[in-house]
Amino acid sequence: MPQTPSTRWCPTPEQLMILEEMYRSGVRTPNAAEIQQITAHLAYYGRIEGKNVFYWFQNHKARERQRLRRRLCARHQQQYAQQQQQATAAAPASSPNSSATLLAPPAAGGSSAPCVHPAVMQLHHHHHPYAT
Amino acid sequence: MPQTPSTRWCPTPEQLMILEEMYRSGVRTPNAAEIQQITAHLAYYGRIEGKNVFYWFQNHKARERQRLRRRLCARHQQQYAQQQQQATAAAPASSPNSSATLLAPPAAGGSSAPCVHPAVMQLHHHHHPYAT
DNA sequence: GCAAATTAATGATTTATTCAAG
DNA sequence: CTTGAATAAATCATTAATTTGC
Repeated sequence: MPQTPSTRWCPTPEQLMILEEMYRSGVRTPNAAEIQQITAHLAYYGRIEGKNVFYWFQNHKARERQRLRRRLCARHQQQYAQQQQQATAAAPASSPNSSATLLAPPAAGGSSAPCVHPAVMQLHHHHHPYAT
Repeated sequence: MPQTPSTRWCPTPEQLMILEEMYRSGVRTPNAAEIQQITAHLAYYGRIEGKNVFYWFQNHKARERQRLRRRLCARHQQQYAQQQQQATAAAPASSPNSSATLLAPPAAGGSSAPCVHPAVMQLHHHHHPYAT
């Protein structure tokens, strides 16, 4: 198998970067002329056809929308998010990095909280860096 | 040596195993509640905070994608490294092909094109779409 | 064999995007 | 057009592996 027998277009990193940059710049559904132009430009970096460009934009747009939708769904489900507990006490500070037993999980005391935060906010509570 | 100041979290083997198992099972971006739960579970095996869990998933996901992407990129480069002759003839043969030339002037303007896309027809006809 | 020096992994932060609401 | 919410990418910083000289 010397080379893949022209299965389908494989974007080179440069092509991909340029396409993404264009998308980021607002290009979403280029018309024939624009596609032609883009194709000619990208052809410098490797084999490409107009239909590849067309399909790329179609797919990229669709998939971004799809991703967004799922994200929104998740966000709505997160309405009942809980909050970070601050109780870091009671930690076995003796030898934390020592493994001994594989026991069943205690399954935590469920504490509820209102915020929808994924965790970041509460996480960012600064801890003074190496101020020894 | 008084004690390691433990500037940052060091996952115990059990914690790591559980986290990886969760990741393998599909957990990728747990929300606050899930992070809480996981944290409480893992706290049995050693000191841990919610932010540690959050960061672990973030980093793990990002780095796995990064590794994959690098591999794919390399493969692509390798694939099209040979067929580099059929670029535009007008191009000077100075830089044949290297990853050096990253960004080229995006000729296609970012102007919000009218949302017409008559490109399809002309495009996915086998050949001779427009330019000849 | 062992530490100092160097490199690779990876935890923690910051920055840049995205889309939708207002 | 601005802002809110949420990442994901890029980056910084520290720990673990490893290499190297003795």
